[in-house]
Amino acid sequence: MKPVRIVCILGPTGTGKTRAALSLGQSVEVVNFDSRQVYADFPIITAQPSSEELSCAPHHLYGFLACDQSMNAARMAELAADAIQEIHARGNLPVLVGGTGLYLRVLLEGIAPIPDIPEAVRRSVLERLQREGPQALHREVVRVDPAYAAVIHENDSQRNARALEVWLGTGRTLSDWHAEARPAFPLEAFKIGVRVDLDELTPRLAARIDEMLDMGALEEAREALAKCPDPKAPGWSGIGCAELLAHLRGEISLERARDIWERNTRAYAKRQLTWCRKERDLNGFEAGDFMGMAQAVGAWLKG
RNA sequence: GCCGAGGUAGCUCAGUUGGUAGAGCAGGGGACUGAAAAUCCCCGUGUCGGCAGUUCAAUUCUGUCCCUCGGCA
Repeated sequence: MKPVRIVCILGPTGTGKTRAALSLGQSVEVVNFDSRQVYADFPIITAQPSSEELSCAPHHLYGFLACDQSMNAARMAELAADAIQEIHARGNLPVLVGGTGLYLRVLLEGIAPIPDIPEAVRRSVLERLQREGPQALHREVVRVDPAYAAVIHENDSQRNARALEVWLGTGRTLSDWHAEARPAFPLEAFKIGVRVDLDELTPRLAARIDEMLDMGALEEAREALAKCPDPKAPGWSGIGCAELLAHLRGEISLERARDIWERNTRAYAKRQLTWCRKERDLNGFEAGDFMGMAQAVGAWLKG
């Protein structure tokens, strides 16, 4: 099977990735690989494409998930793979846009076909985590899967819980499963990395938060709260959502919420930059160099 | 003006019964395979408000001055 060609645009939040995708040409269809822009209730706060941008080209996997539903890397990769095949069948160019490095990696390199873990197993592991702490789970992981235990820290509650629930739920270790990772179908990707200096990006991120508030971010959160009052729901854990929720519940002032939102956004952009530095085969472009990106993609498609 | 409470890391504050100090947050670096906008790891010298006194030794005790915040005038 001939590999399907796709373009991926990754980079930190607030660097014009959506606009870059649209500048690549008319036969482009945009596919989201951002873990937060999937939520239907937060189009403003998660910076989903504007209606103007949406009218420029077909967009996929934006704003389709309810606040109380969770997404994960494997599921997102599956959905993206389906979208890519449809777009390819139409003769258009799939352009993947997003900021969640893990989701892109899983799409391109595949993920192990681990079955769903029974709810009872999940719950009991989480209860143990709360009762005994991540270190207790880690000791167990050291016993059953020393190879994986060696690469995660004993304080890492999420990864220790995951390793243990997979072992208890499937009878196989996570290392064992990971060896089976493979992509859904052959892909050939041209990866565009948007380059920015964090110090230059910081004031732009702050300004963007003010824009979001002007566009009605607070009202958006208020409406979401009416639909989904559970503060622990997956959708509320996004940056901006969590801070506005705290304000709406009377825990902090709006000014304070804005401050924390700004800091968290910056810290997130920093983590994204760390991820991008490690990404292989990345073609770096300055933010806003749409012409350079379009030319490079054109040359790649011909070659 | 008087009476209290304070002035310690970029911020909020611990602390030292006298031996020059440490948390959280921020900041920097990193990890990352089914929660990833998540989760986690590493990195802490700062006239301990100024000056003087006591002392082998003061950020710590004493005096004084400056500043901030309350209350009373």
